[in-house]
Amino acid sequence: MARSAAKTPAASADAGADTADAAAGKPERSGRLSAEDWAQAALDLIAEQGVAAVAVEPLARRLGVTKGSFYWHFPSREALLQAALERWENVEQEAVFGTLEQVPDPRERLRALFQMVAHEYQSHVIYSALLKALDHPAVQPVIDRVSKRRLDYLAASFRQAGLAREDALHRARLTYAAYVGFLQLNLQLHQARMPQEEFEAYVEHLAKTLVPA
Amino acid sequence: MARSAAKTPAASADAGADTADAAAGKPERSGRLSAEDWAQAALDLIAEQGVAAVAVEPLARRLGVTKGSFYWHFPSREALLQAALERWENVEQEAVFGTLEQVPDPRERLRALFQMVAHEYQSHVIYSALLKALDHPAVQPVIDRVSKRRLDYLAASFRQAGLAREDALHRARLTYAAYVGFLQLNLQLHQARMPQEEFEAYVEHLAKTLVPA
DNA sequence: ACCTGAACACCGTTCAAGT
DNA sequence: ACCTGAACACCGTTCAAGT
Repeated sequence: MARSAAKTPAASADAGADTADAAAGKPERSGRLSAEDWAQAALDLIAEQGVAAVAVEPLARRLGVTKGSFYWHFPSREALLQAALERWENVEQEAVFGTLEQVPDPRERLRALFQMVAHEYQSHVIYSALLKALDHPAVQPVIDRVSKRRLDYLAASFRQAGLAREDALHRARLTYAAYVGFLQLNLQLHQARMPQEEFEAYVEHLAKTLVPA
Repeated sequence: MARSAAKTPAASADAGADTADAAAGKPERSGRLSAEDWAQAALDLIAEQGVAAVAVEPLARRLGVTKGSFYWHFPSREALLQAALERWENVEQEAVFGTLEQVPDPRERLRALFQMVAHEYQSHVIYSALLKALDHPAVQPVIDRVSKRRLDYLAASFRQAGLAREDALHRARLTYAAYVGFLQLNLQLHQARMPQEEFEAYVEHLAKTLVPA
């Protein structure tokens, strides 16, 4: 569900004739396919069924072409995965951190971050799928890069919140590891693992324990 | 490397003639194979190369038989994975928590737990490999069970260390999530991600932040 | 009781040929 | 510029036949 294509750089230059990108849930592309179409289809599959589901033949079936045509766009399944992940990495940037620049007080900002991360389901779907597939060689470097960026942001915030340089870095590591472990253990809401009330209490505990007073 | 077979229930009853289980690194089994041999070989592979590497044909090659013979022992690759993971789950129990019963003071015990987890590389190898493969349907339930057990242990320890029932549960969640995220992000030592000194400081920060004073 | 060998299905990959 | 169709390799699975 939920096509995440929305804010894509869209068409590159020419491209045949895309008569208003359809109306149904499934894109139902009329003309021929571009590499971007394949990458987006792969991303959708990752969100829906995980990285392992990204297979050339099923994807081709889904797109209504033969698998042979895939190899005009990409040299391998691995290359498709990489393109899909790159696509995601580019979009991912603003998703969480962009909205936070508005909150001036660093402690408030950290609390807001906790709340946002806790209650914004959609933005973790792909990241969570990737975490469950670190097995795949294409995934690890992407997660590494994204994690590094977020960790730096967190460390800076803790620094601004008054922690010493070293402590800020450590606290950022702890906080981010807790986030990753949280996704990993499927403690999320919407996964029916925890009642709403207890979940809120947990988030409060996090803020109390991790955000400097 | 590192055959983890050491403390296996060993042979079931009869079994052909195992003339002292060899001396080389690779078991080099002479007679015919049992289901346990396949499961152990699968576990070894998981530790060395991850869950994805557990494939029937390569395993058969490694064991010096044809892949057809595998299906006398297991109905499917999935069943082999499950048997291997069950084997691990049984052995895993004592590994970390057994040694801790000796420390009486709960706060001291928690600190000792942090230190042990931080410096005992071997015991996380399989768990970490499984975390990277939650994609595979056989893996998730095992991780869920093991995690639940450890979480309960942690919660009890925090309770004994003086936290209120609710707080103890939340702190256990936070702590365990941090552990999982830590493995996930490859922050471990031996992975050359952090210099020794910084690593020790991080562990200290964890204890200071998470263990009640 | 355990293994071989041949068979088939499914998916990744290649490539000559089509439009 | 993009796609089809047939081919091959590799791995999962089945099964009749061997020891």
